Amino acid sequence: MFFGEFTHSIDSKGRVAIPAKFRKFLEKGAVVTKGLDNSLSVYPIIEWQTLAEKLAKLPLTQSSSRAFVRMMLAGAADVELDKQGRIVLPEYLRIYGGINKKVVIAGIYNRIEIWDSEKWQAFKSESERNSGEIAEKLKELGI
Amino acid sequence: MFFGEFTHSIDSKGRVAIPAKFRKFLEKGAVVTKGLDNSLSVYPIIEWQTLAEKLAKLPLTQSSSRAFVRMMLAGAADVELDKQGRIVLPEYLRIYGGINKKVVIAGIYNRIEIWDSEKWQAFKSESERNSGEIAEKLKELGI
DNA sequence: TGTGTAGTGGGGAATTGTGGAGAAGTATGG
DNA sequence: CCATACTTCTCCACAATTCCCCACTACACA
Repeated sequence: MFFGEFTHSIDSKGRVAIPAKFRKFLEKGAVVTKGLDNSLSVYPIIEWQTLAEKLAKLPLTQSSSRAFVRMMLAGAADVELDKQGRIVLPEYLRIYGGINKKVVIAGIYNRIEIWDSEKWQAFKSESERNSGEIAEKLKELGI
Repeated sequence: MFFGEFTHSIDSKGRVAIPAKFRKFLEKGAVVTKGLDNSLSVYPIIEWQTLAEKLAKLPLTQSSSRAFVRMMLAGAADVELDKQGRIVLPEYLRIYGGINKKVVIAGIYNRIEIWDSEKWQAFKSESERNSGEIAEKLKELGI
């Protein structure tokens, strides 16, 4: 499964190198879509399928979940690794993520998140300031 | 089972030698991640898996647990012992831990903690000063 | 004093990340 | 239906980092 944090850069064609450790899980195909907090999420095709099924089952009566499903499904694009292990991020996703030159690629268990580097740093320092809360969580989980 | 306290040094490539006593538990693989008080935690891969599963089950909808999961999982790096029994600490973890040249490696039951040597000393004398208080807490816990 | 183990350091090879040039494919306008 | 411009894909090449191996020193134990 995915974990770790990597800083890579996007070239003029919108390509990002996927960390070598992650590649073998994406070889069969992958899907990029809009994630939470203005991040982009990359799922291996298998994970994506089960996720899409779950999304399809959400009650469409609630407008909030309707919006969420739309965001995830309509925002999705399937991507392939090129010979150097890179994927191309479609322009509309780069805009959504506010992505400039530097990006952070983070492994989050069953998905990969792609963040604009500055946004990531901001998010991180924000949550490290709340480390008291975090200690509570650790206790709850018995870690 | 890990216990004891060791002082080692990090070389220019970010490598630290794991105390020989601890190595056999980490041979199958290990994961380093961010711990509390700016320490780093090393878990044997087996321990880590159960931990990661717990994390993966936390609700994504709550922003506080989202941040927590991101910090734990994205902060993690899987490491392997080289032939000399060392692991490489990724740069972002060295920064998080404020790690310079000297580190203290402490065994804490099911995990190993890595501290910057100075921070460790500071933390230790701090808690020794509060040892009375701590003893009180221990009594509450029935120890 | 020899032998083994543990910790430290460094050199060279292989892998990874990055950029760019050319070919193939797609769209647009006449 | 063709020609042109534009985008996308594939391939090649360089630079930097990481990994793997070997060597040295220090200490412990016979």
